[in-house]
This record gives sequence, structure tokens and C-alpha cells, in this order.
Amino acid sequence: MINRELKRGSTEMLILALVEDRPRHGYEIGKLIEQRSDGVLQFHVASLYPLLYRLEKRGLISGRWIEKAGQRRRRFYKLTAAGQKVLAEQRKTWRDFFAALDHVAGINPA
Amino acid sequence: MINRELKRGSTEMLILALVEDRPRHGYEIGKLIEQRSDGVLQFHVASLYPLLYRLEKRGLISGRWIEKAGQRRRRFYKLTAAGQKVLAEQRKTWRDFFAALDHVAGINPA
DNA sequence: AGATATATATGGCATCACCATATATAGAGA
DNA sequence: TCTCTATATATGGTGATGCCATATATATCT
Repeated sequence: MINRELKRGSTEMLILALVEDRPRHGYEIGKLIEQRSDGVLQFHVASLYPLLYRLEKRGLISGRWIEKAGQRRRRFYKLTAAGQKVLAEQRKTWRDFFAALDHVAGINPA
Repeated sequence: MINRELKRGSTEMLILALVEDRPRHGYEIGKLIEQRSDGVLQFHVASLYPLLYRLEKRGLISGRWIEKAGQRRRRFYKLTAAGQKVLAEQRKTWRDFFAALDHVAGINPA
């Protein structure tokens, strides 16, 4: 598992990317991050939910409650237009960041 | 400039990588990070020096004072054997981390 | 009955990059 | 002379955020 300091600042992009195609709820997002990264990335719910609230407050995602009989209510979030823009920026930022790290520290084998 | 949250946890690897070939002092390390990343990465001295102390305390680098007439004294740090090992691990960790991010969030253009 | 999975919520802690500020020397420009 | 910039190290306090612990609630499997 990646240490917490590396993950700082990456969760936001991960969430935005996961609600890009269709609305998803918090628990599902957490599971998807874990599955799609083969367990390399994991986020505790105590990090996940507060971040969802922050992202919604900033207008990058919008959520609505879905209630079904015999189920706990779930809040589904979808990406807003503003969120799409920020997501694109963050993808570029991460590319640039990693390129810079590689340039200074030689991460990729020569 | 990359935001501060992304940088968290990367400074350590950058410093270790920069003292890998030869001993360097703090100020030089800061300048090198900035130059070699074309300004994408910058670290304030208020982050740099405390981190150097932590790295030395953990035995990953070792420093010694060099005094020259008409110059402020400078502390040169070199990579220890333990530091070399940690550096190799961190390079791999960053590769894996970025691969996982790309897998989940699709950072690199298809 | 107990364990596990699903699903959301929140108070408090730890880490670390940054801000502000301090000390000290030397060279360039006005 | 005075000021600015570059070099070089040092440290007290702040803020952001991922995590721990804990809480609530429903359904299924053994």
C-alpha cells in the first residue's frame, strides 16, 4: 500500500475520474479505487466522505439521494461541467509532476 | 508550480536522488530541484532544511560542515548505504503509484 | 447468534509543505 | 554609502488532509 503522504492530493482526481462516466456513490468509489489499482491504492471512508462533501461544495460534483426499499439510502454523485474542467487540469498536472520527478530523480529505469 | 499536496512525500526521494552521485549542501539541492524540473518543482528552504535533519537522523544521509574563509559555512550531505536502499524502494514506489493512478484515473492520453 | 458486506457520518490526531522571520557574507548597481 | 540580490542555514507557528476510532443502519450467510 502506498503511504499516506504520496496519496495526498491524488484522491480528488481519482474521485472525479470515477464519476466521469456515470454517477456513483461513495462506497462504490472506494471499492473501485481499490479494485482498479489492484490494491495499490486504498482510501479509508473517513477520508472519502469528507472529500466528497468538499468536492460537492466546490461544485465539481453534484449528488442526490437514492432510496430503495430494504436498502440503506445512497448518495450518487455525478461530475459537473466545472468538475470535468478541473479533472482535465489535474490529469495534466499529474503528468507534468511525474515527468518532473523523473527528470530530477530518475524514476524510470534508463 | 505543483501544489503542495502533490509534493508531499516526494521531497525525500528528490533529495536522496540528488546526493546519490556526490555530496551536496542544502541550498544547492534546492536550486537543483528547481533547475532540473524547469521550475515545475520548487521547495522552500523552510521545508528543505528540516527534511535534511530528519533524513540524517534516520541515517539515510550523513552531513559534515565545510568551512571556507570569506564564506558562510555549508553542510554537505552524502547518501549512506541505507539511503541508497531507501532511494531504490522509493523509485519503485513512485513508479507503482503513478501506474496505479493512471490505471484508475487515466492520466496518460490513450 | 455472529460474522461479513454494504453504506454513510464525524471528532480528533499526525504529518509536512509553507509563511514569516532571523542570522551572516559578498558582490553588483545606483 | 546604501540597497538589492544571491548565497546559506535555522526555526516557531499554520493549514490541509489522510487516517483512527467509533457510530448508525440493513441484509445475507453460516
